[in-house]
Amino acid sequence: MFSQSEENYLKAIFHLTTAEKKGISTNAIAEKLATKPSSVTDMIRKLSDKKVVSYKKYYGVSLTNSGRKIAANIVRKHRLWEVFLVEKLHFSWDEVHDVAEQLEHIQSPKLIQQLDHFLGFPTQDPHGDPIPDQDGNLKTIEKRLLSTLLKNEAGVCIGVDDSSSEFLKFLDKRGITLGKHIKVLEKEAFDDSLIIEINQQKMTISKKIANNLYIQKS
Amino acid sequence: MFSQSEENYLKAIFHLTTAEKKGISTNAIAEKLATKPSSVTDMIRKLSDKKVVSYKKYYGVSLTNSGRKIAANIVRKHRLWEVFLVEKLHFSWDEVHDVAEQLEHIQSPKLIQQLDHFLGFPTQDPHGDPIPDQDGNLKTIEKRLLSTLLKNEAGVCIGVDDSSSEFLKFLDKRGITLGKHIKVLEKEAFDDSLIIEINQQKMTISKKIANNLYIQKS
DNA sequence: ATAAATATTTAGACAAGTCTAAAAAATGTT
DNA sequence: AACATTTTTTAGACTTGTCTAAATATTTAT
Repeated sequence: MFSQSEENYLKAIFHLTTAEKKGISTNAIAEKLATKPSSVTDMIRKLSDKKVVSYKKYYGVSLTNSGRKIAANIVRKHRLWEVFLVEKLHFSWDEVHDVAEQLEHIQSPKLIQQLDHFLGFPTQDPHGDPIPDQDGNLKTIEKRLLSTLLKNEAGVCIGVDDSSSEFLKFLDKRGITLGKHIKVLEKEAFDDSLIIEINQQKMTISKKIANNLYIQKS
Repeated sequence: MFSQSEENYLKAIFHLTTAEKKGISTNAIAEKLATKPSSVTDMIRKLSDKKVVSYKKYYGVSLTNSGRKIAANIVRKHRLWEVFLVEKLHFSWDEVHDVAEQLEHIQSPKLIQQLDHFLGFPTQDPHGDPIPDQDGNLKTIEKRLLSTLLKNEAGVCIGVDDSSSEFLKFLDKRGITLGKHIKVLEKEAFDDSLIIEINQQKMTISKKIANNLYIQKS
């Protein structure tokens, strides 16, 4: 059994892990969790003793197989709860994160199994992120940042990179939500802004926004 | 804001408080929470500093108004989650307690408000216990222990006193659930057992069982 | 009313998780 | 290669919530 704190560390390492990087740095984890590097060192040593991360001094951390499974399960719970909050309790997608952050630590395999069933076995959370299955497997969807599309290419909005409340509220205000069809009408070389068509109307999108929206090309 | 541990103490005192008794003893709280009396003393002092309990050395504890409100809200959350687990996720009434014990600590007023709405503003949990309203008010229902009914009196099963998993499973096995109509056919003076009619059939019920079942007389 | 039993509190210790400040190792720069 | 900078670790301290053992207060029984 893992404490909430241990679970948070595992989840942070999981999220910081990408195909390329081999070891996650102490500093990166500290920043993600808003703690100090020295605290990270302590916790990492503990998790290493429990065989859920592998760790060599000064070399960074990575999850072991069992650690990855545990972390994926926490992410699974987080995302299922987000779906519940949005679909059943009518939260908006920018309100769910903090509550899901608490709910993900509830320990009850049956609860998650039944919740999954109750929600109709969803495969994505309200931000378009994939929900790991019971064995911790994540199926990644073919997705590209809006900023990588060329002129006249189009697709469907399937996710966000930054899921901060501010960004999500901004998107809501503009009428940009998951599932919306988007076409790139113009790319402005000067400031990398885009003119897109969405909801049958033209809209100008800054570079920053385009860098945070995922599109599934059609 | 109160820690989970603080919340558990407040809830324990709330449950131990009855109309008669004025102060709850250190030992009673320790037993309820499966801790040691010395730990209780420490925590009580802390809660007293926070003005949620009033406390005089060697005299026992009682909740202040604000403490009572906080405790009632925790009970409210606990019972709403129990309803959710049974009605939406098909848990049986003996499985909900441990999970609700965790869920009751989730902090989000909106979550509880929406959950309440989603469940249709229930007034009782799956064991027949009343759900406090948002202001912490409990409306008590006119209820009597089955063991206090006389021969030929009848009513509806509306709750249990002991909600341990064993007892609830026992009741399930006998087909005794909330809402069932029960009539006392015979009272055995010898061992205080009862012969009742339920589900159109006769059944013998021991004193112990009759002391743990609440009936609303009809 | 005094002794025995019980209940409560105090004192001191410990584990988990965090922090600050300082030391050590690795990396970058000239 | 030598120095400066950054990253990471160590050492020691603090908080929360718990415990054991001992001291003190209260209650019960004779």
